[in-house]
Amino acid sequence: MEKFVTRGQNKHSCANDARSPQKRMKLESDERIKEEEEEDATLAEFSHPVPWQKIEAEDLDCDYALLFSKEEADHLFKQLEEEVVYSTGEEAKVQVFGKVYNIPRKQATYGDADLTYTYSGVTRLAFPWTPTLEYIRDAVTKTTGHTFNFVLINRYKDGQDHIGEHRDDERELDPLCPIASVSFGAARDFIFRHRDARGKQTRRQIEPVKLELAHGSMLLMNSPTNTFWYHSLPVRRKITLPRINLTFRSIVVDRKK
DNA sequence: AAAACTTCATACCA
DNA sequence: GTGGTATGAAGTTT
Repeated sequence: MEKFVTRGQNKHSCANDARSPQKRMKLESDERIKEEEEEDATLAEFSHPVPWQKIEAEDLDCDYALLFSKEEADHLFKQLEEEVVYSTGEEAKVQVFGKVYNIPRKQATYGDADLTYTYSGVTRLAFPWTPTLEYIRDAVTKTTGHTFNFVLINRYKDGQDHIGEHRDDERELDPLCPIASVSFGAARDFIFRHRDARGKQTRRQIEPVKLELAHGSMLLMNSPTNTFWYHSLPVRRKITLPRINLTFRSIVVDRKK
Protein backbone atom coordinates (compact mmCIF):
# COMPACT_ATOMS: atom_id res chain seq x y z
CA MET A 1 0.00 0.00 0.00
CA GLU A 2 1.12 3.49 -0.74
CA LYS A 3 2.57 5.45 2.13
CA PHE A 4 0.15 7.85 3.72
CA VAL A 5 1.16 11.47 3.92
CA THR A 6 1.31 12.88 7.40
CA ARG A 7 3.84 15.66 7.41
CA GLY A 8 4.79 18.59 9.51
CA GLN A 9 5.20 19.47 13.14
CA ASN A 10 2.82 20.99 15.62
CA LYS A 11 2.81 24.46 14.14
CA HIS A 12 -0.55 25.84 13.24
CA SER A 13 -1.88 28.54 11.00
CA CYS A 14 -5.41 29.48 10.16
CA ALA A 15 -7.16 32.30 8.40
CA ASN A 16 -8.79 33.46 11.61
CA ASP A 17 -6.16 32.88 14.26
CA ALA A 18 -2.46 32.15 14.18
CA ARG A 19 -2.23 30.47 17.59
CA SER A 20 -2.08 26.73 18.03
CA PRO A 21 -5.49 25.03 17.93
CA GLN A 22 -5.44 23.88 21.52
CA LYS A 23 -4.65 27.37 22.72
CA ARG A 24 -7.18 29.16 20.55
CA MET A 25 -10.60 29.92 21.87
CA LYS A 26 -13.69 31.85 21.23
CA LEU A 27 -12.84 35.49 21.73
CA GLU A 28 -15.82 36.77 23.65
CA SER A 29 -14.01 39.12 25.97
CA ASP A 30 -11.89 42.20 25.44
CA GLU A 31 -10.10 41.67 28.71
CA ARG A 32 -6.75 40.00 28.37
CA ILE A 33 -6.74 38.72 31.93
CA LYS A 34 -10.06 37.00 31.48
CA GLU A 35 -8.80 35.58 28.21
CA GLU A 36 -5.80 34.04 29.95
CA GLU A 37 -7.97 32.57 32.68
CA GLU A 38 -10.19 30.99 30.08
CA GLU A 39 -7.16 29.65 28.29
CA ASP A 40 -5.94 27.97 31.46
CA ALA A 41 -9.36 26.49 32.05
CA THR A 42 -9.48 25.22 28.48
CA LEU A 43 -6.11 23.55 28.74
CA ALA A 44 -6.96 22.04 32.11
CA GLU A 45 -9.86 20.13 30.61
CA PHE A 46 -7.48 18.11 28.48
CA SER A 47 -4.98 16.54 30.82
CA HIS A 48 -2.95 15.12 27.93
CA PRO A 49 -1.83 17.76 25.45
CA VAL A 50 -3.20 17.01 22.02
CA PRO A 51 -0.39 16.31 19.55
CA TRP A 52 -1.36 17.93 16.29
CA GLN A 53 -0.20 16.98 12.87
CA LYS A 54 -0.18 19.68 10.25
CA ILE A 55 -1.14 18.39 6.82
CA GLU A 56 -0.21 20.74 4.03
CA ALA A 57 -0.07 20.80 0.26
CA GLU A 58 -0.75 23.39 -2.39
CA ASP A 59 -4.08 25.03 -1.45
CA LEU A 60 -4.53 22.45 1.33
CA ASP A 61 -4.30 23.16 5.05
CA CYS A 62 -5.51 20.61 7.62
CA ASP A 63 -4.83 19.76 11.25
CA TYR A 64 -5.21 16.24 12.56
CA ALA A 65 -5.29 15.11 16.18
CA LEU A 66 -6.54 12.37 18.45
CA LEU A 67 -9.18 14.31 20.33
CA PHE A 68 -10.51 11.55 22.60
CA SER A 69 -8.83 8.70 24.46
CA LYS A 70 -9.74 5.18 23.39
CA GLU A 71 -11.95 4.75 26.45
CA GLU A 72 -13.82 7.99 25.87
CA ALA A 73 -14.14 7.36 22.16
CA ASP A 74 -15.52 3.87 22.86
CA HIS A 75 -18.12 5.40 25.15
CA LEU A 76 -19.10 8.15 22.71
CA PHE A 77 -19.36 5.65 19.85
CA LYS A 78 -21.72 3.54 21.93
CA GLN A 79 -23.81 6.57 22.85
CA LEU A 80 -24.04 7.66 19.23
CA GLU A 81 -25.10 4.16 18.17
CA GLU A 82 -27.96 4.38 20.66
CA GLU A 83 -29.04 7.96 20.09
CA VAL A 84 -28.55 9.06 16.50
CA VAL A 85 -31.62 8.83 14.28
CA TYR A 86 -30.72 8.35 10.64
CA SER A 87 -32.74 9.12 7.55
CA THR A 88 -34.80 6.24 6.19
CA GLY A 89 -37.08 5.53 3.28
CA GLU A 90 -37.10 8.14 0.55
CA GLU A 91 -34.65 10.29 2.51
CA ALA A 92 -32.08 7.48 2.33
CA LYS A 93 -32.19 7.43 -1.48
CA VAL A 94 -30.61 9.70 -4.03
CA GLN A 95 -31.66 10.33 -7.61
CA VAL A 96 -28.86 10.64 -10.16
CA PHE A 97 -29.83 11.32 -13.79
CA GLY A 98 -33.25 9.87 -13.26
CA LYS A 99 -32.09 6.68 -11.57
CA VAL A 100 -32.74 6.10 -7.89
CA TYR A 101 -30.03 4.60 -5.69
CA ASN A 102 -29.76 3.81 -2.03
CA ILE A 103 -27.19 6.17 -0.50
CA PRO A 104 -24.23 3.89 0.35
CA ARG A 105 -24.12 5.01 4.00
CA LYS A 106 -26.59 6.41 6.55
CA GLN A 107 -27.02 10.12 7.16
CA ALA A 108 -28.37 12.30 9.93
CA THR A 109 -28.44 16.05 10.46
CA TYR A 110 -28.46 17.87 13.78
CA GLY A 111 -28.04 21.54 14.61
CA ASP A 112 -29.51 24.80 15.84
CA ALA A 113 -33.22 25.38 15.34
CA ASP A 114 -34.48 25.86 11.78
CA LEU A 115 -31.18 25.00 10.08
CA THR A 116 -31.47 22.93 6.92
CA TYR A 117 -29.14 20.72 4.94
CA THR A 118 -29.36 20.20 1.19
CA TYR A 119 -28.04 17.02 -0.41
CA SER A 120 -28.45 16.40 -4.12
CA GLY A 121 -31.27 18.87 -4.39
CA VAL A 122 -33.22 17.64 -1.37
CA THR A 123 -33.45 19.89 1.69
CA ARG A 124 -34.20 18.68 5.17
CA LEU A 125 -34.39 20.10 8.65
CA ALA A 126 -31.79 19.51 11.36
CA PHE A 127 -32.84 17.73 14.53
CA PRO A 128 -32.09 19.54 17.80
CA TRP A 129 -28.73 18.75 19.43
CA THR A 130 -28.57 15.73 21.74
CA PRO A 131 -26.44 15.85 24.92
CA THR A 132 -23.80 13.55 23.36
CA LEU A 133 -23.57 15.68 20.24
CA GLU A 134 -23.35 18.84 22.34
CA TYR A 135 -20.54 17.28 24.33
CA ILE A 136 -18.55 16.40 21.21
CA ARG A 137 -19.31 19.78 19.63
CA ASP A 138 -18.10 21.58 22.75
CA ALA A 139 -14.91 19.49 22.87
CA VAL A 140 -14.19 20.52 19.29
CA THR A 141 -14.86 24.17 20.11
CA LYS A 142 -12.60 24.05 23.16
CA THR A 143 -9.68 22.70 21.15
CA THR A 144 -10.16 24.72 17.97
CA GLY A 145 -11.74 27.97 19.13
CA HIS A 146 -14.37 27.67 16.44
CA THR A 147 -18.11 27.40 17.03
CA PHE A 148 -20.45 25.31 14.93
CA ASN A 149 -24.22 25.45 14.42
CA PHE A 150 -24.65 22.20 12.50
CA VAL A 151 -23.37 18.65 12.21
CA LEU A 152 -23.78 16.16 9.39
CA ILE A 153 -23.43 12.58 10.58
CA ASN A 154 -22.46 9.82 8.17
CA ARG A 155 -22.47 6.18 9.30
CA TYR A 156 -20.55 3.66 7.22
CA LYS A 157 -21.71 0.23 8.35
CA ASP A 158 -18.64 -1.54 6.90
CA GLY A 159 -15.97 -1.14 4.25
CA GLN A 160 -18.52 -1.33 1.44
CA ASP A 161 -20.22 1.84 2.59
CA HIS A 162 -18.44 4.86 1.17
CA ILE A 163 -18.75 8.35 -0.26
CA GLY A 164 -17.52 9.48 -3.65
CA GLU A 165 -15.34 12.45 -4.44
CA HIS A 166 -16.96 15.74 -3.56
CA ARG A 167 -16.42 19.10 -1.97
CA ASP A 168 -18.67 20.27 0.83
CA ASP A 169 -21.35 22.60 -0.47
CA GLU A 170 -19.80 26.04 -0.43
CA ARG A 171 -23.07 27.83 -1.06
CA GLU A 172 -24.46 27.30 2.41
CA LEU A 173 -21.18 27.19 4.34
CA ASP A 174 -19.08 30.03 5.69
CA PRO A 175 -16.03 29.55 3.44
CA LEU A 176 -13.59 30.98 5.98
CA CYS A 177 -14.68 28.67 8.81
CA PRO A 178 -13.01 25.29 9.01
CA ILE A 179 -14.98 22.05 8.90
CA ALA A 180 -14.22 19.71 11.80
CA SER A 181 -14.50 16.00 10.99
CA VAL A 182 -14.65 13.74 14.06
CA SER A 183 -14.43 9.96 13.62
CA PHE A 184 -15.49 7.01 15.77
CA GLY A 185 -15.29 3.29 15.14
CA ALA A 186 -13.42 1.61 12.32
CA ALA A 187 -10.45 3.57 10.97
CA ARG A 188 -10.93 4.43 7.31
CA ASP A 189 -8.76 5.82 4.54
CA PHE A 190 -9.60 9.35 3.45
CA ILE A 191 -8.38 10.72 0.13
CA PHE A 192 -7.97 14.32 -1.02
CA ARG A 193 -7.55 15.13 -4.73
CA HIS A 194 -6.86 18.59 -6.12
CA ARG A 195 -9.52 19.84 -8.55
CA ASP A 196 -6.88 20.53 -11.22
CA ALA A 197 -5.64 16.93 -11.08
CA ARG A 198 -9.02 15.34 -11.84
CA GLY A 199 -10.77 14.28 -15.01
CA LYS A 200 -9.46 13.50 -18.45
CA GLN A 201 -7.43 16.60 -19.25
CA THR A 202 -5.60 16.69 -15.96
CA ARG A 203 -4.17 20.20 -16.10
CA ARG A 204 -1.47 19.59 -13.57
CA GLN A 205 0.20 16.70 -11.83
CA ILE A 206 -0.71 17.06 -8.15
CA GLU A 207 -0.36 14.03 -5.93
CA PRO A 208 -3.39 13.03 -3.86
CA VAL A 209 -3.13 13.42 -0.10
CA LYS A 210 -4.09 10.25 1.77
CA LEU A 211 -4.89 9.94 5.46
CA GLU A 212 -6.26 7.36 7.82
CA LEU A 213 -8.95 8.71 10.14
CA ALA A 214 -8.69 6.92 13.46
CA HIS A 215 -11.17 6.20 16.26
CA GLY A 216 -11.52 9.38 18.34
CA SER A 217 -9.71 11.59 15.85
CA MET A 218 -10.49 15.04 14.50
CA LEU A 219 -9.50 16.41 11.12
CA LEU A 220 -9.79 20.18 10.78
CA MET A 221 -10.11 21.27 7.19
CA ASN A 222 -9.09 24.90 7.05
CA SER A 223 -9.72 27.43 4.34
CA PRO A 224 -9.10 27.24 1.43
CA THR A 225 -8.84 23.43 1.38
CA ASN A 226 -12.49 22.86 0.54
CA THR A 227 -12.31 25.23 -2.44
CA PHE A 228 -9.54 23.37 -4.24
CA TRP A 229 -9.57 19.79 -2.96
CA TYR A 230 -12.17 17.07 -3.40
CA HIS A 231 -12.31 14.32 -0.81
CA SER A 232 -13.68 10.80 -0.66
CA LEU A 233 -13.97 7.78 1.60
CA PRO A 234 -13.29 4.86 -0.73
CA VAL A 235 -14.49 1.26 -0.41
CA ARG A 236 -12.26 -0.94 1.75
CA ARG A 237 -13.53 -4.50 1.39
CA LYS A 238 -11.64 -5.94 4.31
CA ILE A 239 -13.25 -3.61 6.84
CA THR A 240 -16.22 -5.23 8.59
CA LEU A 241 -16.95 -2.78 11.41
CA PRO A 242 -18.89 0.49 11.33
CA ARG A 243 -17.53 4.02 11.38
CA ILE A 244 -19.45 7.10 12.43
CA ASN A 245 -18.24 10.46 11.16
CA LEU A 246 -19.45 13.84 12.36
CA THR A 247 -18.65 16.92 10.29
CA PHE A 248 -19.27 20.08 12.25
CA ARG A 249 -19.96 23.12 10.11
CA SER A 250 -20.98 26.73 10.31
CA ILE A 251 -23.95 27.35 8.08
CA VAL A 252 -24.63 30.92 7.05
CA VAL A 253 -28.27 31.68 7.61
CA ASP A 254 -29.74 32.89 4.34
CA ARG A 255 -32.14 35.71 5.16
CA LYS A 256 -33.59 35.68 1.67
CA LYS A 257 -35.60 32.57 2.47
C1' DA B 1 -22.54 20.03 -12.58
C1' DA B 2 -24.70 16.59 -9.96
C1' DA B 3 -23.44 11.60 -7.25
C1' DA B 4 -24.27 7.33 -7.81
C1' DC B 5 -22.89 2.87 -10.47
C1' DT B 6 -20.01 0.14 -13.93
C1' DT B 7 -16.03 -0.95 -16.49
C1' DC B 8 -11.42 -1.93 -17.05
C1' DA B 9 -6.43 -1.72 -16.41
C1' DT B 10 -3.19 -2.24 -13.01
C1' DA B 11 -1.46 -3.42 -8.35
C1' DC B 12 -1.15 -6.46 -4.85
C1' DC B 13 -0.96 -10.73 -2.35
C1' DA B 14 -0.43 -15.61 -1.34
C1' DG C 1 5.17 -16.62 -12.33
C1' DT C 2 0.10 -17.18 -11.68
C1' DG C 3 -4.53 -16.55 -10.36
C1' DG C 4 -7.77 -14.23 -7.62
C1' DT C 5 -9.03 -9.98 -5.60
C1' DA C 6 -8.70 -5.06 -4.41
C1' DT C 7 -8.10 -0.58 -5.99
C1' DG C 8 -8.64 3.63 -8.53
C1' DA C 9 -9.43 6.30 -12.70
C1' DA C 10 -12.46 6.90 -16.47
C1' DG C 11 -16.91 6.27 -18.51
C1' DT C 12 -22.05 6.43 -18.18
C1' DT C 13 -26.21 8.23 -16.94
C1' DT C 14 -30.69 12.96 -17.73
